[in-house]
Amino acid sequence: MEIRRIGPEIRRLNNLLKRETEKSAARAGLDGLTGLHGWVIGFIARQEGPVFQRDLEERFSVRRSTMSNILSLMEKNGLITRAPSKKDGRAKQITLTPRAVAIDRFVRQDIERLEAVITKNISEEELKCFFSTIDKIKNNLEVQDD
Amino acid sequence: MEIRRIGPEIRRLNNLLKRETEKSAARAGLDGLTGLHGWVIGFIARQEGPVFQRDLEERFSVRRSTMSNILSLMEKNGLITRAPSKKDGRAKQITLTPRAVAIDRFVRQDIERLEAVITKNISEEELKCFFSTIDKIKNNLEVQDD
DNA sequence: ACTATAATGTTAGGGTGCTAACATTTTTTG
DNA sequence: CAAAAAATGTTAGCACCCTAACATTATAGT
Repeated sequence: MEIRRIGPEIRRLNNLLKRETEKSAARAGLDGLTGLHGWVIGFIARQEGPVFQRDLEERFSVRRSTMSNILSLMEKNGLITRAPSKKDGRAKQITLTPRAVAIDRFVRQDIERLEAVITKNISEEELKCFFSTIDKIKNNLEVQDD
Repeated sequence: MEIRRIGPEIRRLNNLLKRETEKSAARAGLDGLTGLHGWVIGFIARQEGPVFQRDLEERFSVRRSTMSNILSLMEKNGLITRAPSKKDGRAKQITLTPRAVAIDRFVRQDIERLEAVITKNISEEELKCFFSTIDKIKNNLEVQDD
């Protein structure tokens, strides 16, 4: 029997999810929001206080430069604004534009729809195991970092 | 309790794995082989007959254009050669260079090392469940395609 | 045989993700 | 307080991955 490896399996799954996410977003008429945009909007919308870029990096496990680029694109597309914090001149506060607030509802629906497709015929038990394993892998990678 | 979603979880995990893979490859003195290169070499090395690009697309779940680009890079780096098949003028047979064959052993070691780190403290049972869930997700995504 | 369709591969264009190097501001430390 | 260190964000450069459009060769349908 073939031995399966975590690395390439996750990579492949990520590729498949990426394709499907884009198709799904297109079907929902949200062509511009193919990447992390929808998730970023949802996160900011459900946050109490002000949101800074560093919060988003942490949340989505990307590097500073990556989030900087993504937010630049979202800003260009009129989804967010960036303003320097008065308390800390380094930090930039991210705010949703009215346009982003308006489409948040549709984005959420689209996300729910795709998640329902993904998890079809997968039991609570299995999902629990799945996430638990993911957590262990993450932990193993962090420990690896010395 | 926070509801966890498959999409972003896989995305995050993929990001973390990508970082660690690159660091791992660098530690092993394989700086050029950060992406799929090591896996492609391993796959070709363990194949009986001739290998064509389409086999690699299938294997690694990437599109034609992606594999085409990756192989172009590998060719430029002296890891593979591409020659048109005599039986089918469209298909190009991929062959490892002596250099690639020589480093295959080290690549395998590096892969095994990282996989061992990743799966630490994860039981056979859990891994089985993990892969089974991945298979179900893949299946759900395929069915979705009509 | 001849046309239509399918299969294989490439290129162009764009988003995502990384590291590394940089700038700016804040905090820590001596 | 002044210098060193840390935190926040940007930019450049590169790899990966996608879709769309293209070229070429093979196969099917008539």
